[in-house]
Amino acid sequence: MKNNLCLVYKKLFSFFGPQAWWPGETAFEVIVGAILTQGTNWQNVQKAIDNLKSQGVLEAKKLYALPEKKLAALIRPCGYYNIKARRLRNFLSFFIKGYGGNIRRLIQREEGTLRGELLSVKGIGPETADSILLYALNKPVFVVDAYTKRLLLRHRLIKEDATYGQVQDLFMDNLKKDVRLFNEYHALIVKVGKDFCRKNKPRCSICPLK
DNA sequence: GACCAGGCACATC
DNA sequence: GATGTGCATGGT
Repeated sequence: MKNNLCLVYKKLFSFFGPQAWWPGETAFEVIVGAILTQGTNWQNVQKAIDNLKSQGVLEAKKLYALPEKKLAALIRPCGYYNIKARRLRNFLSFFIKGYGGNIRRLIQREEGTLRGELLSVKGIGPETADSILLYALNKPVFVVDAYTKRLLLRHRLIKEDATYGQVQDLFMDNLKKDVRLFNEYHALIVKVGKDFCRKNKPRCSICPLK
């Protein structure tokens, strides 16, 4: 298994090159993006984030000061905007009340403890929590998403019913726990997923993993 | 017009 | 515990 996962990584990296994830200027922006991208393509999320930037509210306390309706209107382009406004506010409440809205204090928190706290915020599930840990806070946690499962399934490396934790363990038990590696690997999986391995599209003969 | 996108919570069985 | 459904815009 170790060789398989290393081989997949090497092939993806040599084909696509570094992906420079996450697209975002600050850790806080990465966190906001992680929540807004749930079930949505990144282009739409970028429009929503641009709206927040142009209004000068891409900062924890300013964002939390916005009425929920106003926040929802600003993030409208990314879809599910009412639910995401609520989820953002749930996170902001946790972040401001528990950590004073201070990213450095989040980073100082032990990673397993923080993961549990993030998962207790309504609207933050395993993928969003792990994206925050890895891409905003630089913790060595592997992010699993729909593309990851689809890729492993199509290469017969997992079963159909594998859980999030099982897929995550597969990577974390067989790779060096390295932030740079986990960062790049997940980004590469999304890249090959978008370009070659979309839903309802059977395996493609020009896929770099063929 | 159908399908899909870097999920999650909740209801129901 | 598994399975289904609502949430919603915008690109292909």
